Amino acid sequence: MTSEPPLRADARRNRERILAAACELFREQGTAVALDDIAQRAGVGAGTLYRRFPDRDALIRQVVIDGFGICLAAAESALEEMADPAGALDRLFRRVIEQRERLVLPLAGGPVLQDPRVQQLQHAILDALNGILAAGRAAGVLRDDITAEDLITAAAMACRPMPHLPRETGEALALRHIAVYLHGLRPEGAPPLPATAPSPSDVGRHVALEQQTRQEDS
Amino acid sequence: MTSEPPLRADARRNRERILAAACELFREQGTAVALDDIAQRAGVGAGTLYRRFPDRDALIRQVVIDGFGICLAAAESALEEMADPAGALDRLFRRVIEQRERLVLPLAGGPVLQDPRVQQLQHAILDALNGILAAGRAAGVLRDDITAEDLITAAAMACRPMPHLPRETGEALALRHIAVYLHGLRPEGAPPLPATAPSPSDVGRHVALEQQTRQEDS
Amino acid sequence: MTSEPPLRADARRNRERILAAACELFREQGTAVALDDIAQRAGVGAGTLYRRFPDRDALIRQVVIDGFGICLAAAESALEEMADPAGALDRLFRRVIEQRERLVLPLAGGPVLQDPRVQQLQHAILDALNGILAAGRAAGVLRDDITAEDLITAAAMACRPMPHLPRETGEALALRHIAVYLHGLRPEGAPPLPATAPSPSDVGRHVALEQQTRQEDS
Amino acid sequence: MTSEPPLRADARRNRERILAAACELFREQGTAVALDDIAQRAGVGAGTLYRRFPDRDALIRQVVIDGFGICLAAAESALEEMADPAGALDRLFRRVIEQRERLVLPLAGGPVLQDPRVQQLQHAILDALNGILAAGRAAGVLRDDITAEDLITAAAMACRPMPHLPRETGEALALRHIAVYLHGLRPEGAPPLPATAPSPSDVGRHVALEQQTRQEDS
DNA sequence: GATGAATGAGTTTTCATTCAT
DNA sequence: AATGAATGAAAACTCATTCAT
Repeated sequence: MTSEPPLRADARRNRERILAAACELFREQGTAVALDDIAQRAGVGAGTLYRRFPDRDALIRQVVIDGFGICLAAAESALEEMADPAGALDRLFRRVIEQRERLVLPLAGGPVLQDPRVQQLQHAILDALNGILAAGRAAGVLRDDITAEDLITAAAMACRPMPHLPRETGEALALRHIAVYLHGLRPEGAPPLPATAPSPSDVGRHVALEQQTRQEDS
Repeated sequence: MTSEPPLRADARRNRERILAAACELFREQGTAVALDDIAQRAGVGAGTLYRRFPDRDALIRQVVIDGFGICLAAAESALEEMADPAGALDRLFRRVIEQRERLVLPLAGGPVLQDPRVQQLQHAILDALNGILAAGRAAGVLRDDITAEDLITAAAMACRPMPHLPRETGEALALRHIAVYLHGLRPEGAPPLPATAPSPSDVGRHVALEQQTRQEDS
Repeated sequence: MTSEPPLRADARRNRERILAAACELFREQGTAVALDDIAQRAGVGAGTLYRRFPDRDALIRQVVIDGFGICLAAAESALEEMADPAGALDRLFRRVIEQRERLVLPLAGGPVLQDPRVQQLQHAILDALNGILAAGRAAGVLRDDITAEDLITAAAMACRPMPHLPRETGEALALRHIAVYLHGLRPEGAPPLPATAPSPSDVGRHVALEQQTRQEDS
Repeated sequence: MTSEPPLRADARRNRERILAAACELFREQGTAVALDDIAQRAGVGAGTLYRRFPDRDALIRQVVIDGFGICLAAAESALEEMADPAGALDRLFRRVIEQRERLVLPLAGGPVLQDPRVQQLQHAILDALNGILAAGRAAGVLRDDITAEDLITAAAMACRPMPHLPRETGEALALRHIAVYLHGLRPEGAPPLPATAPSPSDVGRHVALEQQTRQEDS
């Protein structure tokens, strides 16, 4: 999925372990978590972590990219099943929520945004969402004034970590919230929305990042 | 609103400045932000900050309490207007969202929960929300299977910081999201929710805290 | 001598101690010496050192500036005594060598050069040296083809640390070397120099830095 | 020139590359430079470097020995041409300066001195220099009070790295400095030297090491 | 024999907290 | 009471050295 030179088998395994540990700890404790703790949970030395990811930002960036990849796969998968436009969004959100534990998309500020891979993923996600929205509108099952940015906002909200809740409880709350939200997306009797949709240029490169979940504890 | 001994005028002003600066920075950078930075933004010396708040937890706790106070005021205000059950939730969320910039309710772990003031506020909020829900159900404008915990989840989602978006953009996204969500709360044609409501004991002391917005950046 | 806001008395004292310790250790062990060691020799905590000098370069830069200041004072002092052109250079080198223990002028690369204070000092030194040279030439006691850059080179050579020699031995070697060199500067029977003088633009901002002494041990 | 067991062709090539890279980097950045950087500039893996040189000291020692070898060859070569005592020193310094880029003779502390090869080289160099001095004095072209230690000091000064200057500029400055110095060695009108010559026992095992050039940057 | 990945101790740097001014 | 300087413990980061491939 990356275009880097192939790593030795053990190096690749360590890399994966580091990313998995980082994802967990970022969700549990925020991206300010001690990198040594990540290394320890991954079962590697601190030096190994730094060899793969020269600084905290590089590690965050990769975790974010992986998360965007998961989201894109879910979106494209939903797009392929558009024969059933009414159920497409339901399946999309369900899939994303199912994988929420692998999503750490902190608003990491500038560094993340500079990365062309991130921008490419964001665009691809927006494209897929717009395709889904168009099909839903055409089928008359979606209100017209909802944008891809709204969907991303909803997904971001549903996927943010709730580390102090048991996994099942957090997931139940997210699923229930999204079920209500999706019910609200149906066009019947929809009142006008209270604020104009931010244009893509308003949201610009920002919104996709908002899909991120934010963390931090003390 | 608190019952502390009166402070000298300048001391009070410093205290307010510190809390405002802490709120901003907690939302922008997480509760792990350097306390020196808070002191600097507040325009006071580090020593002054420590005089008012003996440690980080005390500062977080006060910011959280202030946030809960805002939420409770909004909920009680909505409860008083229950003559119009259909509009009560709309007004409630609108008020909370309007004041989202003053809400920093991080899951600060144990310390916050120990504080009787926090628990009292949480209970009061739950009571008000249940009152609103009961009225709405009675008026037939709300689906029956929604709980106070669901509402708290929705509010938490809508109020989390989006520091990389312009203030208006973030607010527009939150308002639009909640508008759809509230529309989805109408009972007509509502499909069953996909997960059973976490019971208060499932959520226990946790959910109220989830009303907090989480933070952290790099 | 600096234009910074006045420091508290204790802070100033610590600052001076840090600079003195840094100078000693830079000369003994090179500018790569552990900053903790500098803090320890200065009798302050590591944090104090970092408060005054945010990174190694800032500390090196200040020590370099102080060294340039010493050199400039010696040069201007010599310039004032130009009534005796024959002895001016002798007194200049003698003064600089006397203070060699306070001179740590490592080639610290870009950072130092960017500093306007450094450049100003370099220019002032060059001006003074050119004045001395002009007077010496006019008096017929100096060969014509020697430049200020040559003098700086000679001073740099004489002042470099020789930490493995007793102080007196190192100073004796430097004094003897410069005495021979100065004898060689007299115009009688001087053979042409074997390489054309680097023009100021060749040497540019570099030569003055060469006045620095280089260090390093293992 | 060494009596080590023969290496495979590629191993020998790697060894040479490592020494050349080490020499360059020691001069540029000091002997504290990261060994990984040396391996990288040599185009070999870290493991290969360690196979050849078990630790940093072993590598430094060999570079130093190679440098002393160059100096000794220059001195013995000058000694052979003593038919022209007046030009002998000129040729000697010119040769050493020509090869200054290959000279890295850091005061590596104890370890170097323990090596019998280093001590042997130092003695041989002193012998040759004393031979040259004796011939020059006998021919009346050299002042009497100059010692071999003085010459070593001069050579050390002229050969120290000036990594921030272009190679030609640094060499020009060194050649010009030594030309003046050598002119200053003529006995005519020489004023007494300002400090007594350090006796060999004062300088002891130290001076020869001072032939080394010192390094370190930030 | 060469490679470069992993390790962990050492160094740098930050920052919560205390305290002299 | 306010300030900001000093401290030192903790976290980030580097790099010499070892070792599996």
